[in-house]
Amino acid sequence: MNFEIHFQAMQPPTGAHPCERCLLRGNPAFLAVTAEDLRLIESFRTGTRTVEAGRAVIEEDHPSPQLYTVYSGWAFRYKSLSDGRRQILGFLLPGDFIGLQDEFADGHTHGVEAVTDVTLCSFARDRLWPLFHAQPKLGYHITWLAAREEKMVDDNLVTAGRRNAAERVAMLLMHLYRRAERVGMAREGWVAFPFNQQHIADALGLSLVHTNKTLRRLQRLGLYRLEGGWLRILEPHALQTLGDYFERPLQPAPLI
Amino acid sequence: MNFEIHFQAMQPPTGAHPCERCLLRGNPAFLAVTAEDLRLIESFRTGTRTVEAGRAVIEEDHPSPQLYTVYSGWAFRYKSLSDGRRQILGFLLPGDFIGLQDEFADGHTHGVEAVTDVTLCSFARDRLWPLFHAQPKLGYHITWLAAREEKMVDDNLVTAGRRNAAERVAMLLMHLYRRAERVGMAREGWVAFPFNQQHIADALGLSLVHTNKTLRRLQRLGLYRLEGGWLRILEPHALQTLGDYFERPLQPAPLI
DNA sequence: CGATTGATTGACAAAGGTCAATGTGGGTGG
DNA sequence: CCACCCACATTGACCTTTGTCAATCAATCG
Repeated sequence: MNFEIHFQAMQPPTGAHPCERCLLRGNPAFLAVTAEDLRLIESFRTGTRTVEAGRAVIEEDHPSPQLYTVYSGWAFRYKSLSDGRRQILGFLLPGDFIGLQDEFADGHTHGVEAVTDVTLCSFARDRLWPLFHAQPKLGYHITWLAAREEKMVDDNLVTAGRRNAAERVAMLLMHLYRRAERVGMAREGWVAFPFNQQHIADALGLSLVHTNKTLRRLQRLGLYRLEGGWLRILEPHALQTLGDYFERPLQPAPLI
Repeated sequence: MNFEIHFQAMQPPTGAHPCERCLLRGNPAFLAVTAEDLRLIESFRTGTRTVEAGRAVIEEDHPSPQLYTVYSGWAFRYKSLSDGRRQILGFLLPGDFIGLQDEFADGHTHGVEAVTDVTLCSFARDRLWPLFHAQPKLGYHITWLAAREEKMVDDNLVTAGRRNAAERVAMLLMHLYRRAERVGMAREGWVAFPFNQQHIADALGLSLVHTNKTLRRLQRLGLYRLEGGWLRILEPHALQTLGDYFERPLQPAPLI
């Protein structure tokens, strides 16, 4: 398969750019904002940052002085136990807002690590309250994002607590495909899938080996294909039913 | 047709009280508010509601037109799979705010069920945005509560995904004790513990039988006592270490 | 070409789930 | 007051799923 043309077309501009030329905002997955709100968001923003694949966006034991919005790339939130066991709490892709929890909780919260190279828009933590004050609608939007994220963690908790291995894998494949598709990362039924099996195992609460065996089984059943880092769902209905996981079409999300 | 909902809606508000005489607000676990904010909260509030132990506060398949703050009693949030498997997402006690997710997410979110008799202060969903607009500080506080709740779900996800049975039980006992203690529900080292083993199993992602065996084991080890619906932690250090779960002293929370 | 990273597999062990029986204490109708 | 019921807790026997260990394979990279 040759997806290079598409892939290039999806490349974000690296480095700083003004919010008025934000490439995400044209995306129908996000709410439109007024020019005034956009100016306010830009004044709240302190810059951009790039993190290489595999590096930490936020260290787990080191709360971040910044909040971020993912502008391009995939990342994940995680927590570790002291003996090294790691649980991925959720995946982050363009439009996701990172770091709210640190603003409020005192102790440790979670780490964030880049899966691919990631571009972020950064915001100063101590300007969050002034932002709420200056424009309550943006505060409302941030609450929206927090509630949506909690809903995703709720779903992941049901997965880890109650689904068996095959159901977990089915659910995750559908979930990741849907989210990528939503922000326009799908090309002719394929989405870039940069995760390795360790990521999947850590997200699902399974061991690496069992994750591998379960993935192979579903693949042999012809439910999906995964080639060269691209994922295609062959039997969405079967995967949804197996995972007992049905997403409604999602409303446009705020983008900060 | 659901008779219950109508019946509940017709209940006279039990224990109605003005916010100025709120018994929770004296509690050091909660932030002090100005008289003006208090008036605003009261104008946002639409009444109170009582739910009997074991009844639904919010039906899982029936999004609520109300938001609530728990005023007294214990409840829990949960989600079910279509074959009946149930996962408890978290426990709710006085001061916890319920229903934010429904405001934003379209589809299903979660159900809420009372463990003990529960008293709630109710708020109209459609007045949430006006509240943000009228007093951004209260909006900021609501975001605080949302972020705190997400942090708790994150912890539960680590538990379900990565801790073994004994670690899960140890963690949950410490967690519930701490939270109850924090809002002043402890009496000489004991807290009321109204949960049965099915609740614990559903919260931890374990089977009922295995939960029982694990509880008995930790009890025989002398780590805790549970008598007549009251819990006492005998070896907090051992339970914390076993569960790899260390809470910092918590800051005062906003109370809406 | 060796080295490294990630995927794959089989053999085996362990944790946890399922089934079924029993215990226990508090209500409740008679 | 007593026999019965019911919800919940407890236990043993057994089974299934998942985890662990270790070897092999495949692709990529200096």
